[in-house]
Amino acid sequence: MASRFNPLSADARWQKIWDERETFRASDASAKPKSYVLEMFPYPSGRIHMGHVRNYTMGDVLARFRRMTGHEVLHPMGWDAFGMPAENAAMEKNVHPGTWTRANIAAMKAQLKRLGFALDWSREIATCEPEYYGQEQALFLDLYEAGLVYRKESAVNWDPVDMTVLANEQVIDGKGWRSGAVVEKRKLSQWFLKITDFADDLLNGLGALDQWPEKVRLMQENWIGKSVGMRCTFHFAGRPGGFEVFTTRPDTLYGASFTAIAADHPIAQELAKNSPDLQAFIAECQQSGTAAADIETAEKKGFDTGLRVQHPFDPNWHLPLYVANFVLMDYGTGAIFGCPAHDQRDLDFARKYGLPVNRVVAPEGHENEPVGGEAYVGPGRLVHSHFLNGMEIEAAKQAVIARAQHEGWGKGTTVWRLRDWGVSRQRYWGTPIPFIHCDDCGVVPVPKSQLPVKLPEDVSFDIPGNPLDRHPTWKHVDCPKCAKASRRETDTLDTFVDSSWYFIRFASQPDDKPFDRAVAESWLPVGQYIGGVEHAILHLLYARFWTRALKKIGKIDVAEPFTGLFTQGMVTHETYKAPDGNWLSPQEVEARDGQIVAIASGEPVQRGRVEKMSKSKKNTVDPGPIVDQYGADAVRWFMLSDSPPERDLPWSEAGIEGAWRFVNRLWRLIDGLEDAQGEDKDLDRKLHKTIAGVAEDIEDLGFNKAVAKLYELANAIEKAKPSASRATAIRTVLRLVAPMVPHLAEEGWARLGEDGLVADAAWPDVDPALLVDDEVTIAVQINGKLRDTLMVAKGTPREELEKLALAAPNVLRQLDGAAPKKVIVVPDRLVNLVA
RNA sequence: GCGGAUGUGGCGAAAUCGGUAGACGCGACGGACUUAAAAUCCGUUUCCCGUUAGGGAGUGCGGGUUCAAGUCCCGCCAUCCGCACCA
Repeated sequence: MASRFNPLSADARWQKIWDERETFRASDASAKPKSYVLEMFPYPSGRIHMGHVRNYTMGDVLARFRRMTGHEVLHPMGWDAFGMPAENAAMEKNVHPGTWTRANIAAMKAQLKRLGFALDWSREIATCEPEYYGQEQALFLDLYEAGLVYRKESAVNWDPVDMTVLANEQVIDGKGWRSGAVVEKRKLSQWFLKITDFADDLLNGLGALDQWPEKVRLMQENWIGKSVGMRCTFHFAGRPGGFEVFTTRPDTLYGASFTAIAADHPIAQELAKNSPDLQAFIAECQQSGTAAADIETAEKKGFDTGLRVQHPFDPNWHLPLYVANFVLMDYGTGAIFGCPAHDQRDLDFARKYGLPVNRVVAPEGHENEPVGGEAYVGPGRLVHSHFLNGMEIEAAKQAVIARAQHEGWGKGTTVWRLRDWGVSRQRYWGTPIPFIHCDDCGVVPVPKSQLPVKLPEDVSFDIPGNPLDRHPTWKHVDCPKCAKASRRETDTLDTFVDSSWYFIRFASQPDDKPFDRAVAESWLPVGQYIGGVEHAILHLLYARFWTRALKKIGKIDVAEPFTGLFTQGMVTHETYKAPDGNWLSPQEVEARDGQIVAIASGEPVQRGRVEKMSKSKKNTVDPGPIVDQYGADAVRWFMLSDSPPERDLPWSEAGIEGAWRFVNRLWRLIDGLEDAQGEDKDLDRKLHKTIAGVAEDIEDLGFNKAVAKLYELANAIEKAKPSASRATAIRTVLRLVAPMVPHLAEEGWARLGEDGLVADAAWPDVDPALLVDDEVTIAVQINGKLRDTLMVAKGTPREELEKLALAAPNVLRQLDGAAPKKVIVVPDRLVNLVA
């Protein structure tokens, strides 16, 4: 009597057994080769979304596969639990951020468990718990002792109505997102991590990350932004003083025709005191937005200060000094020299203000060719440049730097776009920064014996500002050094700090220290890290920095945290827009007479693009009800099917239906298994090719290809007549699909009377002899066009193939008696006749 | 503007080394089973001509190399992503 696969009961049954047996608990002491598979841990927003499901399913397949191939697998899960949404919820719903966060964690954990992920829950971490952030405070103090943490004045976005500091993302068009008040810049003393100490190493390290997407490496490279060049001083003509300039093209110094400083350069500020015109110009510069579109169209504008500066090579050669809108104070020195012939911006500027354009670099034979509308940035030799004439660009750069250093007016230097990492946040829901401010002793670290510095629970969010700052008792403490009444630091750490080392804590989490070095090193680096590309820069760069910082202070010897990185695509869904401009969910529309209409009103609606699921577009699909309807396996299967994992996956009702159908087909195969006699060589080959192919695809994270191969195998088994081969194939298929549809696999494993759990079973062995066919199809082409095919034994000699090809019926007709001019034979592949 | 990725049927996609383009899935169409429907099963499905046999075209566009190009080279176009006046 045929049985049906009931995912509701099967899912629960096997999840319970995995839990009870601690099947996926990773053992530090294991002698097996270790494999660390990690997906980016979620922010506990309250609900799992499809993106999570896809992300964690991919990691899960890999983790389960690695277990089957003999690895001790660490596959942990936790919560990036600090952050602003909890404070927003606190304000809106009058609930404590901790209560809100912990409730969300409980709900999301249940949802993840419902999907049957092979996670080691014994290592679960929530960054908002003192067990975690207390250890983070200890590490922060270690970095402080090592000189990698410092304080400095820095500007923040201040919302004068909400009396709070805003993150850049919370400033919209210069106004606070909540209050709508115009945001002010305020200077606050803040904590910084010296990531720039590692700029060179972070850049160089990218070269070794060959299992990272090229795209991410490039993004990090650009972010770090290394520029090698020269710093040099320009002196004013006819008055004392001057300023420093940074350039990557010291070779073009003889082509200089002006100098320029940023609007907020101290010299500009000074000059503006006596010049209302300059004041107005500076105001104009500051007003023009740095928004993406503006810059594209922004005109180069300058204000001639009237001051003249001496050219470093010739004190009698004077250049004008402008304040210019395209010079940035926070890059280099905030001042440039302009060489219009070889820099497009300088050229635009020079044309506008009638400044000379002097070519100093030229390819062979173009020495006196004037520069037109486009600056020349190509290779060549120096011209019109005195002692530099005839040199290649690189040599000329070195020559200028050497002379500048010799004469004392400049030196070779490297400038980075990367800034030190400001980690202070004037917020409650984050890791308290473990310092105390004493009037006499200054900034004093909290002694490690007093860690963790716990967040006070009794806080309110009904008035604006930082609750830590206005808490009646929390910040009042005695100085650990002199015992005088002092104040606690009330800033908390950027949540990116929390996620910069969590993968180490997963590997080792003793009570008395952040991690045990030997244990952590036995797991690290993470072999495969999977997550969204939105973390390509900050999170990944910060984690790479922390790993280096911890290495520098001798806490761990790991070069890079993540050997392999995979950035998966998003889950997308159709969108629909009503005539009134409102979005409609795909459930609210239907097709009627070849038109898409709103079900409620009958009005025609417009089909929008297939886009990332978002509440605003009303195209989200909640995984919860889908899992309840189809079971975890169908959802997992669908997440892996069709689209390559790095690309977007369009969600569809039909897609999940298809996955569900396949789960049932598999079950029918298992359920209907009859032991029979006899060999089916073709099926044996298909099976072993699939074993090898699926393993390869999973290793490459090519899940869609693995899925396709499993479909092919299932089709072949269904078509095959009963035989011993067929029975073996069905038993083997269970292990092949186990990483993807583990509940069904366990159910089938038990049904077929196999021992233990399929989760503990080994990946099937491949018989290499069965990977090669003994018959092959030969394509017969005439002039490269397919005309016929031949079935021949593998290894049929060339002459034989040629003879067979020439005798093929379609070839005879096409050639019509003529002999081919040339015959190309590729054994076991094709014969091409050139007529 | 700079950098990167992508472009193949109605749709998601395969083709790993230059060698039969479209595997696999979805959808659609036809059929079986059924009083009927669902489920399931069988078949067809790149386009055009043709009842079949077969023929022609075809991997964003235009050139090229080659016996042979989705794949290599040159030049374009479009879409998406990232960065953005970085001296």
